[in-house]
Amino acid sequence: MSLPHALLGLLSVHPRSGYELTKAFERDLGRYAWQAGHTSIYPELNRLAEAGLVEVTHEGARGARTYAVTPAGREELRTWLLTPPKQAKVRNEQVLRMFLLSALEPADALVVLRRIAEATEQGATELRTVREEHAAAPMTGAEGFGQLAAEFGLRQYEAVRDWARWAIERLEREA
Amino acid sequence: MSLPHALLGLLSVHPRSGYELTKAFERDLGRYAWQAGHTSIYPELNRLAEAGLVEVTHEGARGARTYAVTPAGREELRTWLLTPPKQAKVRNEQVLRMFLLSALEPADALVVLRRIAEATEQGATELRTVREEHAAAPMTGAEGFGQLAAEFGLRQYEAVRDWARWAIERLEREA
DNA sequence: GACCTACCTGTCAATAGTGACATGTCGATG
DNA sequence: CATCGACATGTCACTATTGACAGGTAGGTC
Repeated sequence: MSLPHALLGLLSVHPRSGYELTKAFERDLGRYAWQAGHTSIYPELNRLAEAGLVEVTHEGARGARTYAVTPAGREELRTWLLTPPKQAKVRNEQVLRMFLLSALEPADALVVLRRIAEATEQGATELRTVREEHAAAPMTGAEGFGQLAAEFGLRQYEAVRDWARWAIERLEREA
Repeated sequence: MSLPHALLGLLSVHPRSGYELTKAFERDLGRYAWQAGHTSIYPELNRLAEAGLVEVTHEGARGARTYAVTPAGREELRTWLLTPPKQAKVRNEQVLRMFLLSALEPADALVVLRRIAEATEQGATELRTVREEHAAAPMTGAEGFGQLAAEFGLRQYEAVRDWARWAIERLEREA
């Protein structure tokens, strides 16, 4: 079960409401690491609160509840991160598509590969901007989160882009 | 729904039984792209057969049934691969763990990062061996599958390894 | 003051996926 | 010929996740 730990991680960076957590999944986490909609986040927050791993620290306008991690929650997150999983869960549709590419005619495969190369190049460009904004902050703590993530995403994009270019070149040479 | 397409892709490389498909998920696909156990593969094969996208071409010993893709199945796979998804499904526990790393004390984060660097280095070494075996084959068709996948996996491992090393260095410099 | 947009939380039915359990077969080894 | 490990397919209960539906609020603009 990764969702509760994802929530603990986000909340341990800084307290937030369920709504803000949902936004965080849409913008950052959900694009590379783990997807979750508000329909799983809200019930999970209630479960975590019941288990004493998070607590409501503030009630704001429009029924908004701000959650923060408790010491018990922080300990749970630490234990989880330090315990290496035997076989981590993987489910990435984009990568699956790349794996299946060789089932296509070379001409079709080239179309898809060019699209991938372009999309990842664009993603990398965007993340380079994000990275500049976080460049000076320390690695752990509130700011480091964005920095580690941006750097990871950037390298990820570049690796896929380079792979796509390599595959395009090889395919073209064969034709 | 990605599982049916993953099955169509594997079967379009060459016909196989459900058991062999299960092994393929364990060895290759499930490690980077998409996990599935035999408990979801067998029912899905029956659904695909009923829909006319695959068919049983051979019945072997121990009740083994060899499945092959039909023309309709091949067309379905092609359409799916050529249609870019608005937002692809992502769910990668390993990446999630990396994102949450900054919630740890620097000392703890270093432990995890060193473990990641080591594991990815080892994975890369293994895949370099695999790559050599497929080096001469053409890109599309039965052999290209392994080649594209091995190259992708290798670059993936190297990117994560380099990221981990970068993070370790920065963390150590701060300490 | 009407209206609109973003904010904010939820339920519920349906679907997807996992783990435990069940069952039987073929081939090799001692 | 007994036994064992890999081969081979399946069900079922449980859990996780998604999508459709639901309902209400604060702040800003016209």
